[in-house]
Amino acid sequence: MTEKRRSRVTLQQVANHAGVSRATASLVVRGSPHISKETREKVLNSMKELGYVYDRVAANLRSHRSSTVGLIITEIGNPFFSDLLAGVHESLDQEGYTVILGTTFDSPAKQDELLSTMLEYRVGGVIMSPVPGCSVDMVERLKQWGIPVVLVAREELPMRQFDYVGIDNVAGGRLATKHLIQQGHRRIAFIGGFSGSSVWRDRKKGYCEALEQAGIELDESLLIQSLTTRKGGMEAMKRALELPNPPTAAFCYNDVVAFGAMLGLKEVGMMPGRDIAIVGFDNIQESAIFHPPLTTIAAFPERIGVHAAHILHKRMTGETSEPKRLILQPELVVRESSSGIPHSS
Amino acid sequence: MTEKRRSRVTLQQVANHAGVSRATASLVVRGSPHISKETREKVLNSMKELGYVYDRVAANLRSHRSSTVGLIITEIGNPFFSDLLAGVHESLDQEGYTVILGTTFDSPAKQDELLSTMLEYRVGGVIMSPVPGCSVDMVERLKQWGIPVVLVAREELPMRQFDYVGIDNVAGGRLATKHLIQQGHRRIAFIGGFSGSSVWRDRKKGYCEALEQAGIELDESLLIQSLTTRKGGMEAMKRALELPNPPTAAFCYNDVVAFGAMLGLKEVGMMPGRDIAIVGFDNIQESAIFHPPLTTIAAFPERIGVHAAHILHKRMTGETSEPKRLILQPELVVRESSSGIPHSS
DNA sequence: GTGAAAGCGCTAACAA
DNA sequence: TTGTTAGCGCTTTCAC
Repeated sequence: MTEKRRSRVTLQQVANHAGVSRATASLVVRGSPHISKETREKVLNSMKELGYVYDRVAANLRSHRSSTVGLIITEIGNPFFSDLLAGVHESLDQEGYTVILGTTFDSPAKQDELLSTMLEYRVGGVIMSPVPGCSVDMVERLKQWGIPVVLVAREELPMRQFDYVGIDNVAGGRLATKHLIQQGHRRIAFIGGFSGSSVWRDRKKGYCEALEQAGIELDESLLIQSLTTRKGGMEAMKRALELPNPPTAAFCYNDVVAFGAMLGLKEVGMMPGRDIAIVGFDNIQESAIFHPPLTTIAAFPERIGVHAAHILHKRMTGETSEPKRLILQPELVVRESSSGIPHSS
Repeated sequence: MTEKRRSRVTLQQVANHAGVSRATASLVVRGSPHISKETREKVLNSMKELGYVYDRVAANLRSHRSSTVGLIITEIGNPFFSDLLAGVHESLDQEGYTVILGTTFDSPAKQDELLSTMLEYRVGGVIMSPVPGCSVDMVERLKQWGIPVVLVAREELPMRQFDYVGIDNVAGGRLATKHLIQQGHRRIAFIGGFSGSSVWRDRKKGYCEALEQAGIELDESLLIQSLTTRKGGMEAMKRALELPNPPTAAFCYNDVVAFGAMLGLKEVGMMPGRDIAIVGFDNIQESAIFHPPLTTIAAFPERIGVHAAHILHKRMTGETSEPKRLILQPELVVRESSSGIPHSS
């Protein structure tokens, strides 16, 4: 898959140059305290002179350690995940880890393949956002090998045995729906996403709870699934409008879907926030600058990433407590897209 | 930096189990054609039974090859780079490479550190967006080691010795400025960015050329630098408005800056596209859904990433031609933010 | 504090 | 087609 490269300066050469043994040179490289100043300096000098570069691969092989971490996300396109990535990456980087990246594009097969690759590369740990419908086998396998796995953002399968960092999607769904109810809406659609995912089910649960609390009966026809893309959101919204008794408000699966939904409304000459109220989920950066600015549920992807990185770091340095579950509380961010007063219907 | 892991099934064990030598087992793993069907199957079976996982690290160490590629970008936050990342990642993934990610946050020191790390990890190649003001030393070092480097998106230093994939920033600047001139503007600011970067200088060059062609004299006070963030763009725009003779149009360093500029305008009650015309650069996804939709120069980050990945792959598989320069042509995307008619001034 | 020897898991070169 | 031998560059014992 590649090409040969030129000769590497080895620790042996450094040792020869400095007139010590390879073992001693190795201790110097790793900053061992049991080395006299003189030898240390001799070796350090030789390293510089020869242009020595530490071979972490060889070291990892021999020592059975790894400073590599695998990060597996489902899609880079969604800002939620690029923010998550940023959080993980930066924290891990600070701790001295190196990150190997993988993207599943929501394919279970691809996820297994990536986990395999991670194993082959001897990663010391994995942070992963699991694909809906994936099997737990591969993940368990990593665990059996003693490779800690921290799950983020999605809870698929019976995964209580793993560390998990995510957002409270039920609470988020409740928050969003309650807000719309308080604005006077009673016909509220839940738009976009796919019922096969745990995230969808949780947000829907919150949606249902809020309706029930307000004494509004659930109308199944207002549950409109779609791809979690802008296009998917647009189509879903159009289907909602074609209903015999269309909604006056919509809680969207996430911000990307909400953008699509709002674009769909504009296309048919309706104004989100005036003709129909919209609430999203995630609070990605774009939601503040969309027109109208999107009311949404903040899900703090970057924070999730940072927490996951910390937990993984602890696991990799020997912490063996029970699996942790860290559920961040979402927050309602009110902007203009939800300010519409419901039409009588 | 990590923890020990459990025992790995080795090729030796597989070989024992199958009753062949380690070398034979190795050939089977790598799909050599010089192996009889029976032995292949025996070995394959043993692998499955024992749960064998290929150790790519050990293999790379021994074979002096590497299927790992380093990807170094400057900031993940900017959608331009996350799109670039997506392009690189997907292409490389398809070719069977694994990607190690690094982010420099525009710090030359961090860049050198990352390049060192890449060396330590024995990457087979590197794709990198160089930091303005970085030194060429480390990069040359990689090259001396026989590790191919493909530069993307930015041309810092005398880097003609490396492969490069980017956009024609001069043409882009010209395109943007010409468009504004055609709309009737004569006082056009160039807003945001930092004159230390090659990208800024090139876009400014295009801007100047277009002005000159139209017989408009360059007014240095209309060159307003800033951080390449939304906030930076906002502040730069405000400074522009405070000028004794403010501009009627602005060509912004990139889309993110343009968003900031437009937000700044809105804050003082002006409407971008009506009171003042705005053109951005990059055509990131958000530019289509901003309000008003942003006129911009498409820079095709994902395509840049795909091309860079292809070139690197060729280099890694032995192509030794002269350094390639692939300069994509930008395209003007006209939307509503540039439709304003210039005020008399 | 430092050195000698063994070996991580694999592939390369050769021999059979 | 398959086995033998050597060794990638490093860390790990365990001597001294």
